[in-house]
Amino acid sequence: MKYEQLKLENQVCFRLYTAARLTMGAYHPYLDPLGLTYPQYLVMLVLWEQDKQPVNDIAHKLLLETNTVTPLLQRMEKTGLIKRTQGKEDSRQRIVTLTKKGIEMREQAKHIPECLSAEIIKNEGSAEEIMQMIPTLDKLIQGLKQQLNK
Amino acid sequence: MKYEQLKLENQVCFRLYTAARLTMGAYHPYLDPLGLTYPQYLVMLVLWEQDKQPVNDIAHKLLLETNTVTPLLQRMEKTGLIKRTQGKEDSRQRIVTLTKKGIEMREQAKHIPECLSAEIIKNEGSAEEIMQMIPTLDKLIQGLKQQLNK
DNA sequence: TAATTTTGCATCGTGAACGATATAAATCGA
DNA sequence: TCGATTTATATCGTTCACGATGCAAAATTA
Repeated sequence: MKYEQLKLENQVCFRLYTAARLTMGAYHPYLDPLGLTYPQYLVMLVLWEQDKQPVNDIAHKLLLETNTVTPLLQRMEKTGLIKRTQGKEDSRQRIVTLTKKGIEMREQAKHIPECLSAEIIKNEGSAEEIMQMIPTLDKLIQGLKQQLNK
Repeated sequence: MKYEQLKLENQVCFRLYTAARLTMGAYHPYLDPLGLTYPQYLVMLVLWEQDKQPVNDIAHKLLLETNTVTPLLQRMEKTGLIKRTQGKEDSRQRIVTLTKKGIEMREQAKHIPECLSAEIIKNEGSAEEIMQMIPTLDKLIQGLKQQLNK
């Protein structure tokens, strides 16, 4: 019993880590044709909801550091999905704007969420069971986020 | 409503991805003193359960590719936690063995799981609620794993 | 047994993640 | 108003994660 808690099978974090990796993998067939990685797709979701945001707002919504988001945006600028312009009131800010290509991609991406749901449901049944995790995950995230600011 | 499903707040995968990242972050204060990263800690868990395993078995248990695990093990060999030796029956295999330092670290790591639990519970209450996700996560992982082999 | 295929691991290239650090602009305080 | 601090990004170095590829040993098959 001494080391029981060190067993892999008792680790929640390992499951989160694995579930996240594999789920991201399941997006591959849908994102590859669009030339997007999963984190880039998340940035697109943020920008489709609201265009013209500073780097910091995007990072904040994704709970990522700006030093993760900056190079990500640089790559996305290179592939022509976004533009990055100097902020007007605050010239330290870089405002991220969708290009025509970026805006149009929304239509192509429209069905990705339902495709993913369908695939997951097909493979292990209950969508409801998965949806039931959402409030718990949100609480977990909320708690860990506060821990960060200490 | 046309693009409702593309909203970030409706994404389960984003929550898994974030929860996994933040939880891994919560391990930092405990793993840093041991000189371990979280994936390296996972390898240690596997080896503490059973020493002397080929690379492939470790990768399989962690659901990682060998091309992820190999460099990870190379770094761990450099820090003196493990040794990698040629397999005897099958000389293609590399057998991973804990060093004295690696074995002794188990005692220092013994309390990490309960520390993490305590921290998470302190921050957002219910441990039970989190434990309830385990069967669902396992089903999700199982389903996605099978999808991989197609 | 010789040729073919499979398997186990390694290497390489690309894209995250993130700590540490840098830099310029904005804000604050004396 | 001027120096100090904070803020918004960017850069750098290290470690994953993984697709593609390479290579030698084993297993399979002709």
